[in-house]
Amino acid sequence: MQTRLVEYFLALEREGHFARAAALCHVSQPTLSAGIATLETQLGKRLIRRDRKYAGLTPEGEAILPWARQLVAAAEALGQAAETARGPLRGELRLGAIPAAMPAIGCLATAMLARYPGLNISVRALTSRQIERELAAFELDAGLTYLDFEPPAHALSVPLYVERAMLVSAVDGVPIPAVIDRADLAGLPLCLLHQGMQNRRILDARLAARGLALRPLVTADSYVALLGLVQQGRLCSIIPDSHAALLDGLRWAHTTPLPDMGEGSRVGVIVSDSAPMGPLAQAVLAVARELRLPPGFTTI
Amino acid sequence: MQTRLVEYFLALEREGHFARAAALCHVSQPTLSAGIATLETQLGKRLIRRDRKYAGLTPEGEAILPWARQLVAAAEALGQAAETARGPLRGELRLGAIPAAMPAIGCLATAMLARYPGLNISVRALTSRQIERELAAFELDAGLTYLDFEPPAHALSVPLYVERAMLVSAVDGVPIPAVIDRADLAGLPLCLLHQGMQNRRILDARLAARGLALRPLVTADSYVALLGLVQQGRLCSIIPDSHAALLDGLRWAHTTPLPDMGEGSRVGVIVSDSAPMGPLAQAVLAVARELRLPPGFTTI
DNA sequence: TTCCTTGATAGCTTCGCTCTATAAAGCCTA
DNA sequence: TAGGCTTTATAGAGCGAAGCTATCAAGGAA
Repeated sequence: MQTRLVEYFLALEREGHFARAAALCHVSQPTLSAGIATLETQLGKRLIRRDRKYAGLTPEGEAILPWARQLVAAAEALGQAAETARGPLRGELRLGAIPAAMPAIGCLATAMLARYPGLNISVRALTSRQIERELAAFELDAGLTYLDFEPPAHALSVPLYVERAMLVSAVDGVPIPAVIDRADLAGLPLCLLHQGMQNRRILDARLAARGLALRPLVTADSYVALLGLVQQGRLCSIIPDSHAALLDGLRWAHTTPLPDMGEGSRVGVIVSDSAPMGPLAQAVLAVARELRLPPGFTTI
Repeated sequence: MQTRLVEYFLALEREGHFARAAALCHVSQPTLSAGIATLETQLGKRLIRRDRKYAGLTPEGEAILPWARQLVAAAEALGQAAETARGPLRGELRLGAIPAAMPAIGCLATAMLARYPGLNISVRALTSRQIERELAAFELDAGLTYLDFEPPAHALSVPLYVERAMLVSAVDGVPIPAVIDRADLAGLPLCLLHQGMQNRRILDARLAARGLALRPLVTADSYVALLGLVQQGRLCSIIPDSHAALLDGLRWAHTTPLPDMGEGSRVGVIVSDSAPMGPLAQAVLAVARELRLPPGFTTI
């Protein structure tokens, strides 16, 4: 069983295209084509449906997909372990984070770099579902996401901080009372994340539990967009306090804690809980456990 | 990363001997020697300590051992999955069982064979520790062991039956009252398993919880030896009811339930809980869940 | 039709795994 | 201490597999 051939298979499954998959593997297109054919011969099954072009996996191909991923992940981990056995951690650490946790990724990445200078880090913004899926598919080494809402199975986690919602407005924009009650909240002109996004779902759920429903005038898919809207002065928004911390010292922005919203959502690092644990995952957990977040984050 | 070379490495680690490891892999000794050298070059580390003969692994070798195991296990599972994708299960199912559970292994193995005719089954008697270790090292596909005493981590289990202790004696040997109380028990001439063995530890623990300590006149390391002793008529013994069921219909043997000993010990099938689960492990769990044990076993 | 995209085929080269044969280095025994 | 046995490494040949370039075949779009 050649690891190389399985890598071809996985690349092809990801790309859905022979030539692009070949480029991804740094081989020529005929090489990858032949490699897939060899793999199919060795396993005795057709793995790819093709009628003059790539047309998805066969049922057999789908069936072996998880094991193929595990195989190349194990091979990579073996190489990592050998490198790590003596000397510093090297290679690329692939981090995924939900948008709401992006401000914290700086601390985590910096701490990792400080401790393991040989490391390269790649950060991607993903939904919590994507993080879960990619961790399971070994396409991510660690994730930064909510620990309590729809927690992924087969994962180890280290909590980092509790996220609370903050009301943010422009200083010369919508007037905000110093202390907000729930009635105020319903009357404010709001811009929020789209309804499908997890952070919004959590916010809605918490408010619904208190009999409140928000009617935002604008919805967007990024906090930057929300802040841009708030800066115009006509709207205010609700963002995680981790983001609010980024605004600290800004002249135009003004943040106010929301009225009691319960305990907040725990955010933390998760890694795939497969025995044995890869050196990268171990390192991330170790660093996360000792991480000191800057003020503005509510630690646990 | 060639799976083959890693297999050489694992074989060498198991055998502690180049030539024997080579034979195990069905290659010549120089081939294995060169393979190890290649692997060491590729990983950039010495893995084997050698001073004119095999002298154990280097620290780096120890470090990568778990990942090496995972790699070959994943490769094997990939092949299995491909074979299984269509058509019946083939290959060897490696089962480990504690001695006390041996009578039940017949039902399990038979049921597996009936459902998957292409299967070969290999059964080995192991201690519960060994089962745990070999499951983790992917040298066993499933185990039959106690579920509640020192339960292994990272395992999925299906309970099969509850084991209770039975007093066994020869019909014309030591006279046994129809109903036994604890005082009777202490006065009987007993032969039991050695103190180190888990079944004996469990028995001792249960009795100690009731303020009782047994002083066997003879100890042995197998139930067959105990039964041989009992047959002589001078001693009686305490064995699991699963073994007692084997004696059913025997003329010379007489079994009596022990006085209340609590709930008994759950015995069941365990497999390694690594995602994704191999086809063999899935099959064993599925069969175990539907298994109907013969009378004599106390099902749950 | 003509061109472009997409994957398969052909022919060749190169690399590396495998073998047999043999050497080298300890260890045991006489 | 010499001889023989055990254990691992080395040498050289053979062969298969994986790589490349160049080209072809089959659809789809203009």
